[in-house]
Amino acid sequence: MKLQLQIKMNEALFLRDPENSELGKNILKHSVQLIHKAGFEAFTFKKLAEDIGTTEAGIYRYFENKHKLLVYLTCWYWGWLEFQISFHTNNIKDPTVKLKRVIKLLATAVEDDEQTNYINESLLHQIVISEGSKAYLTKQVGEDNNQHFFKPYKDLCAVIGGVISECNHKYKYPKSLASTIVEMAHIQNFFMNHLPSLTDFGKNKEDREIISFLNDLVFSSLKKE
Amino acid sequence: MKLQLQIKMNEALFLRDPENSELGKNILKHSVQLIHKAGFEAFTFKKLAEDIGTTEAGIYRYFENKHKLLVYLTCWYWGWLEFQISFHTNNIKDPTVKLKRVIKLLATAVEDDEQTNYINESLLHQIVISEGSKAYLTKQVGEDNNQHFFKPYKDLCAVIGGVISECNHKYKYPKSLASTIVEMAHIQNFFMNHLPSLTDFGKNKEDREIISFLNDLVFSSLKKE
DNA sequence: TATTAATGATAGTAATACTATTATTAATAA
DNA sequence: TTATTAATAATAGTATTACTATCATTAATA
Repeated sequence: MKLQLQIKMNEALFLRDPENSELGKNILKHSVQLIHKAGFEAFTFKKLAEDIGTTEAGIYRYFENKHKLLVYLTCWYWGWLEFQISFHTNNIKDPTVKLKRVIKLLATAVEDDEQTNYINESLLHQIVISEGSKAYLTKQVGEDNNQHFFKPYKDLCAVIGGVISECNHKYKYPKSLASTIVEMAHIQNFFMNHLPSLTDFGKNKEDREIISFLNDLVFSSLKKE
Repeated sequence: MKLQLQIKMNEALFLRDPENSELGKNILKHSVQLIHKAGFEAFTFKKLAEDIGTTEAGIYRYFENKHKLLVYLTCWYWGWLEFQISFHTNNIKDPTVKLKRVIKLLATAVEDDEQTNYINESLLHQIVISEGSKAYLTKQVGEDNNQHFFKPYKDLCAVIGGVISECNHKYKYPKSLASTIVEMAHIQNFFMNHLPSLTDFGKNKEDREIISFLNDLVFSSLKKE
């Protein structure tokens, strides 16, 4: 039996559900490839259409504009990651062990998950590192937030914040620490690869070192005296 | 006597030095206002030219494109901030006191500094929060970095990393902790104002709380056992 | 067989991101 | 003083981007 993981997406993000048609799945698949290759600024619906072998208008029937497509992809990623986390931390009682596992999942390069053949999770992970924050660093952040575009990200942070509180009920900043871990797992990765002097990992460029840093950061804060 | 603070800028960032002419200073002044108002995506040289009362071609004589202008402004900001830090921590011996002061300067809303009349530091600070990371989150990071476009940012982080090491010589991640503080001072501010559920500061929206969080984070990590 | 839904093909528009040319003005040097 | 240069203004033009609209074709379904 082949399980197919379906992530329920916010319907305001698309005009036509891309997961319900071949063209839609192709849009997702090729947009991940093209954004990864060209970067979000140089990415256009025209190039995407050429890649797929359809027309620009064809893409516009699915997504209003490239911003919504980016938000869609990041949402998909955060939803997928929350599932990964709940799956891999299932049955772990000790919140400390759990939190360590979460940090590892956040900061480790993702392998392509064969379960969803139309999205390459490894490429998407790299896109979220380089382009993910552009989904909310806009003037429309308020409106987008009103439409719940960032719910998957918030949900993930809320879960992590919960584990943090379990580790230390008296810790005062569980939510901020959660978003700090998530953001820093990505930013330190980006810096390590592109601006290494901003990190202590420039020599080896190992995810493992980012994990150590984050563990140190988090568990120093949560240590009870 | 009126002191004029001049920040030495990387000459590869501009075609003609904007600080050497009225038009150039107007470009800086109005671009800060316009980017703040419209956001970087909607900001164009045409609108900027209209704002100033010059032509598009006039702007292009100073800056190759809006990306370089953004990099210019962020560099200016980091240079200015490094000066603020060196000024306000001058003569402080105790590295712990120094680091606290640095965190405060990073996370506190900036007042417009009358010394430079053509750049509104308060607006620029907000631009750096919302748009600053777009200066390096691009496909051209590598080339831009080769041209030393991020030197002011790196210099600032190096200074902070130095203070961190002074606090605890055995701490293993001074550079990453430094970039974490700088990034988080901004990101937590953005989240507090636009996606408050990602922080613990949503109720009061006070810079003071971000400072407390960062102090807790940093000094837990640097505590020697 | 008729109807509808999705796609393909083509065209068109307004705005963006530039480049080029020529005229005008202001500053400076011969 | 005039001649020269440098900066700016005015105008035009191009390729690309970010869309919208229309109509024909095909596939699925009633």
